[in-house]
This record gives sequence, structure tokens and C-alpha cells, in this order.
Amino acid sequence: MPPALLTKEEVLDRLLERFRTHGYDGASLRGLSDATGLVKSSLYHHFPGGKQDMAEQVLAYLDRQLAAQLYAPVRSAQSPAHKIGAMLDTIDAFYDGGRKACLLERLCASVDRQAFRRPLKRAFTVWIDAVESICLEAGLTAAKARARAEDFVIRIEGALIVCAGTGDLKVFERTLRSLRNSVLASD
Amino acid sequence: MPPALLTKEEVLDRLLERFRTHGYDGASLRGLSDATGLVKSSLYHHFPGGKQDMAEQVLAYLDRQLAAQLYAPVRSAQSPAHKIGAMLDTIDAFYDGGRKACLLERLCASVDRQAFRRPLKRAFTVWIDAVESICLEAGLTAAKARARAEDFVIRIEGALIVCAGTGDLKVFERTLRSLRNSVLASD
DNA sequence: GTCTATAATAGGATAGAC
DNA sequence: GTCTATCCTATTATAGAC
Repeated sequence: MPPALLTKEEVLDRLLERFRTHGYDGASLRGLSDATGLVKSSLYHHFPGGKQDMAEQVLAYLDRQLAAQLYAPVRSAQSPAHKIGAMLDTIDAFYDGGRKACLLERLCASVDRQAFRRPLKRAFTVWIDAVESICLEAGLTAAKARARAEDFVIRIEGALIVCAGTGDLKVFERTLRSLRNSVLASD
Repeated sequence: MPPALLTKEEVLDRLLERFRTHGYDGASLRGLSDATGLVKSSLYHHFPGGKQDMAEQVLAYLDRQLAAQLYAPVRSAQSPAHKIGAMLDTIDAFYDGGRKACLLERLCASVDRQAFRRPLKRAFTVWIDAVESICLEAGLTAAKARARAEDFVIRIEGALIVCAGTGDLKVFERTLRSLRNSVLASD
């Protein structure tokens, strides 16, 4: 029995990249095979449920990654402004300045979206909640904090699309800068 | 020779709906056939270039629709605030309160996105330009008008995604209301 | 845990009758 | 302008060896 060439996490990481670039419907088993270096039957060994199983496990993997990289700074001892800054830096790196798409958006747009309904709802909610808690810590009212947090995520997602549609990376840059300056503003 | 069952515009309209709901990669010829009531070879008669040709013609059709429905009010004699209101009403109806996806986003996310690069860039640019011209008319500075217009489109696109991801239509409603109140604000 | 081989199905596209 | 019939390739999925 040949040894595992990649750890499960490495496999998930490559599948994540493939789903981000090709979308769920656009990602074929052939492509997922190329991306991981594993032939199709090896993929079925790890993911008995096929492509849908892969996307579900990738979503769970992303959830763990976000908890570690994106939400951990929220619980640090830094100032709210610093926390927002750290989150935006992570987002900038994760989306490579607007060059890379959002997995959540890709799965929301898939034909099988119903299968991902719960984890997608959870992922968006957790993200918005994290931003909201920073806003509250900065002294915003409950209503304003919720609205700002929701708008924060909306603008990241929207900027990625307009960025892809216009081919202008500055759109993403401007949006991150605007968020950095305005999310915690008191007015 | 059987008569045309649907006009070309009707065919394009049904293809548009299919691409919006299934995405470009998720829309099969079988599905496009079902949506139009035309068998595959009939579709090839209208669209010799196959699926890609269909999407290109649908994009051109959407461009004409937007010019007539979305941008026409911009050239009316109404106040800037009224123009923005009319545009948001049209947007609300077009996306059915957040239930329907954006064709531009679906094509941006497709594997063949490169083929739609130019018309997509044009569509986003024309939309942003239309909002920008209303902002300028309302007395905003050039820099502020451009930023507001770009942000307008970003938030519509982002709201549609967060709406789909969370299953909460109120996200779209709140975003439209916020835009109605703030796009032309002087501060 | 990975591989080769194979099967079954779905997808895109074309030819030619009416 | 629409149809039936056909073709080829890609895609998903499984069986079984090592």
C-alpha cells in the first residue's frame, strides 16, 4: 500500500483552490484529480460521496481555517481598530488583492446549492457576527453594529465580483481602504 | 417549415432566466432546451456557436434591456433623488427582492469567463457610469461621485450573494434602503 | 491509500429530413 | 425554423489489483 502523498489538509487545500477558480459546477473530477495529483478512485476513497462530499469537507476545512486565521484576532487584547485592520489584512491576503474568488460565493451559485445551505448560512453568520462583536466593542449601538457588520461582508463579496467583472484590482483595494476607515466610525 | 414558436427576444429571455438560476457552467444544453421548448439543433440554428454564443447574445440582450429600463430614467427630467429611486425600484424588481441572481456575476464566475470579458467589463462600466452621472448632477465632487457609484454596484452585487448565502431576503431590502438614503448624501 | 481498467451516463455538437 | 437521429467526448462512478 503506497503511502499518502499528501496529508488530508493538503488535499483539502488544493480542492479549495480548484473550487475557487473553477466554481462548483465548473470543477470536474478530472480537474480535481489534476489539482490534487490523486486519480479519481483515490479521491473517492477520501470522499465517498463524490464531488458534493469534497465541497462539504472543503467548506468544513475553510471554517476551521477562518476560525484560526480570521476570527482569532477578534479575541486578542488589541484595540477594535487594530482588530479590524488585522482582519482586513487577512482578507486581502486570502483573496490575493481581489485576484481570487470567494468559495462561499461559488457554492451559493452552484446548481447543488441546496446541499450546502446550512454550512453556507453558518459561514456567513459567523463572519458577520465576528465583525459585529468588534463594532460593539468599539462602542457602536447594537443596531449600528449589526448593520455595519453585514455591510462589511456585503462589500467584500461585491468588490470581488466588480473586481472580476471590470478586471480592475483597484476596486478591491479601494473597498478595503474604505472599510478600514469607516466600519468603526461613530457617525 | 414550422413557424417560430417564440420570438428571438422570448427565447433570449428564457435563456437569460436559465443562466441566472443555473449559472453558465451549470446550464446544460438539455436544460436550455427545456427552458425554451426548442430541441438542441433548433438552438444551434439560432446560436451557431453553441452555449457560449447563447450567453453572448443573452448578454447583448440584457444590455439592451438595461438601456431601456434601467438607464432611460437617468436622462429624464426628474430630480437626481427621483432618478436614484427609479433605478432602485427597477433593480428591486429585476432581482425579485433578492430572490434572483445577477447574470453578470454568474458569467464572471464561469470557466469560460475570458470569452465574456469585454461585454462584462462594458456592462459594469455602463452601470457605474450611469450612477456616477446622477451623483454629479446632485452636486457631488467628481471623486466622490465615482466612489459612490462604484460602491453602489458593489453593494447590490454583494447583497445578492449574502442574501443567497444566508437565505435572508431582508439583507437585500436593507441594502436598497440604505443606498436610497445615502448615495446622494453630501457628507 | 493508491493505482489501472471499465462501465454508464450526460454533455456538446452535427447531418439531414420536412 | 423545427424536428429526429446520430456521433463523439467528457464526466461521474465503481471494481478490483497491489
